[in-house]
Amino acid sequence: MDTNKQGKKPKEKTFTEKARSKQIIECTIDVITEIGYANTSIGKIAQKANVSKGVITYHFSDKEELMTGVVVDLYQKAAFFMEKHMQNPDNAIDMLRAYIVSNLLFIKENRKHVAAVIEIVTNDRNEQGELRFAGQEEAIYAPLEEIFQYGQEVEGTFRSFSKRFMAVMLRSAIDAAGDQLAKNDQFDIDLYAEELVTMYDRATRK
Amino acid sequence: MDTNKQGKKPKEKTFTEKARSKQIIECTIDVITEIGYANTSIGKIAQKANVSKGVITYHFSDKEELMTGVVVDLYQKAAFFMEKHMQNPDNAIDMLRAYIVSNLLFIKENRKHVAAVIEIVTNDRNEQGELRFAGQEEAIYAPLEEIFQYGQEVEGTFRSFSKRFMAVMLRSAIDAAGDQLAKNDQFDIDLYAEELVTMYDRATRK
Amino acid sequence: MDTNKQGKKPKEKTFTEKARSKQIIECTIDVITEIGYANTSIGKIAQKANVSKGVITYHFSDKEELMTGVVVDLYQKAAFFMEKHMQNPDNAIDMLRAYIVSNLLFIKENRKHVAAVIEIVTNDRNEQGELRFAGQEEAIYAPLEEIFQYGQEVEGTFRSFSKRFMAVMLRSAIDAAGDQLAKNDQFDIDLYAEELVTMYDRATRK
Amino acid sequence: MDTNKQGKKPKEKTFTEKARSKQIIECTIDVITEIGYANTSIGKIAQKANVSKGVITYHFSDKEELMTGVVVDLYQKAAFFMEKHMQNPDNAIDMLRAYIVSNLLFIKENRKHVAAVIEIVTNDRNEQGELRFAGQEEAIYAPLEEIFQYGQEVEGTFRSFSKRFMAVMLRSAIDAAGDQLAKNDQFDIDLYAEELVTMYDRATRK
DNA sequence: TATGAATGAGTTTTCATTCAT
DNA sequence: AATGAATGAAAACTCATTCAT
Repeated sequence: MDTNKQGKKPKEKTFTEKARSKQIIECTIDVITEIGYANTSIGKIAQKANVSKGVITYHFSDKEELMTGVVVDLYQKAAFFMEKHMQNPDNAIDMLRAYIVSNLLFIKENRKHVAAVIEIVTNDRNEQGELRFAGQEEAIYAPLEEIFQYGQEVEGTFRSFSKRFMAVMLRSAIDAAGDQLAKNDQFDIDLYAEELVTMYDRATRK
Repeated sequence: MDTNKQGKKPKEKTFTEKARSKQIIECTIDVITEIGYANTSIGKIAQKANVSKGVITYHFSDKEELMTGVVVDLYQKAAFFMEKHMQNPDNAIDMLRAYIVSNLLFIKENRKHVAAVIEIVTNDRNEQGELRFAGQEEAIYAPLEEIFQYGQEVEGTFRSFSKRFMAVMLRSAIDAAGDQLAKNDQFDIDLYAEELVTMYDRATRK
Repeated sequence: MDTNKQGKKPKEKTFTEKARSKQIIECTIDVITEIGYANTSIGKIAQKANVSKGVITYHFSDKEELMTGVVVDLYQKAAFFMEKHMQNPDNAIDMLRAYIVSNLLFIKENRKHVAAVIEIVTNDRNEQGELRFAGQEEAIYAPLEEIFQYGQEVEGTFRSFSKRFMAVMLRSAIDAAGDQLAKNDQFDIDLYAEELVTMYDRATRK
Repeated sequence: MDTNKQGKKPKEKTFTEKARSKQIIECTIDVITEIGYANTSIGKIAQKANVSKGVITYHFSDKEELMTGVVVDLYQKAAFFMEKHMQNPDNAIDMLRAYIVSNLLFIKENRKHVAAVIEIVTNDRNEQGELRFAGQEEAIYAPLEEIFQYGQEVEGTFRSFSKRFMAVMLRSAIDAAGDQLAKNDQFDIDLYAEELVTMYDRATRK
């Protein structure tokens, strides 16, 4: 049997159930982006979805499970996106460009969902007060560090710098685009991508 | 006088009151950094401070006022810090370095307070669901944009790039240091500062 | 749907919900008449009804809405009563008698509810401190003034006097019966009605 | 030693104390008439008086004592008023007129204080929920009943009617003037007095 | 599969009162 | 005589969760 955590077995969902779940997730995203994680309640989500509160706890046994649902849903979108935009550049410089461009494109296409997930990931905590989605750093920074490693040690096209720090900086610049987009719909993320590519090219190249 | 809720002018605080206020603000910072903004309640702060809930509302008529207190307190620390570390480099490259280094030093010295303020600023909303501390962007990006402007148009030592985008990227990299520090006390922010300086030197120089 | 607080349109109530609402209203009346409006709290009402506080806010989103419920309920009883006791005397003197007698009968039959509504109407205020049910004067005095007008100007059976003042006096005498009844269950309201009829006959007749 | 109730000895007040007390009572009257008894708190009174809450509890050991103060103060004003307007008509008809006219004049001259006292008297309750100023009925109705008695049984100028009922009606009509005045400053209480005199003349005369 | 109903814990806030100075 | 400080109880309201239907 597949359980995920603490004995909480995810219900095997039927087709209709999946549709409902998707709808609830959409409404959750709307509510979170509109009023923020701290003000989001199951009642307000139910209201937005025009269903009773019970429906939500029927489909997601927990508030926790619902929030996880929103996050996982974005992961799945990301996986799908990656598959579609798959390309394997043969050099570190192009890898880095591809990484930046595809990340910003994904954010652009999923801005609301991304914003909601950021709210959840930075706010949702367990009873001990620990961030429920903490400890994903390695998974986030690893791909970047690999590119840097390749450029520095295999190809020799990158200068010497701290791979982790560079990854932190780049990641923060990418995430900043999401913030800017959330605040200002006119933010020109394509132009931002171009500048970011140029900048990191200069910053990393030997 | 007993209250200050008429037109919201901040009450003239006595000496003892200031001490208590400070203490409450300290505890608020502790609680927020420990369990996050969304889980922070006046009750928990009172508990941490070992006083009754009433004490808090006696000194801060509102939760809103308390949160504002935490934010304003950091602003004051920042102003004081700036005065102390004041230096006026005569060229853009050194200005940029000074900006980065002093900012990271301030974050290093006030890591908890900074973390708490970020929690507040990104979460505290009014009844309409709008972020209460939104719309400070201009004030944040202006000093950086001025440095870039000087380097590009007066000195000619900086290449051509979008001043706003560059400011957004740099600011996000600086703030990322706070996040990293919050998660991991071992994070070597001095080294990070060095890398950041090098990187932005390369990224901006003609 | 889960709430009704958007624009304050009263929610469509189901059968069971109506029953609960009625029960809560009954208890509210009891509590108000027992300890007065100023001491009445949702907690005490819940206690009297032997339900949890939450039940009350589930059925009435607001204390305001609950109080309005109590008032509206009496209006409805009054409308029903009027329909049942409908009679259209063809002369002013009999109209006046009918008005007095039926009003006192209604008060007699609904003494507690009437007492509670008086408490609410004279005490329930909005955030600005204004009586929430103020400004109904015209609706209250109009029917009486019409009778006086008819007797004075159409029939000529009434002497000349200020219609408004006479209406104020008579209305106050009628409401006084409710007060007396609230204080003293032995108060003989039927006899009071007779005296009132006699008195106003003498006071108004040419 | 003179105690008033439940062992609560009224402090012997010095001259300055009396002045402060008066001032606090004035402010209490203002607050009550502005926002109603149920919303009146010591804090709000202190605010209005521009003193700290402590001052109030220093001069009045209790909220109860403060409210009593407001009521007693009006009684004293009334006693003083009566002394000044003393007249002893020798017949029931003139006594009744004098009663009505002087009562309405007193209300006119002390409208705010009267309104506040009505709020207190109809709302202030003890811990058992009983009106603290209840049971004054006899004192209120007695003088009127005496006049009626005199007119009916000594002089024979009044017809036969229930003395108590007539007193209730008249008293309610007089108090109604206070209500009207509270709601509408333009209310012509002198004219009202005239009508009331005429009316009760007709209603009572043989 | 959905919902209405109910619960009880927890939130912010207000308040009368007490007390040291 | 006055005040600032503190307290703790009680208020209204919100909410995640449970459950019978």
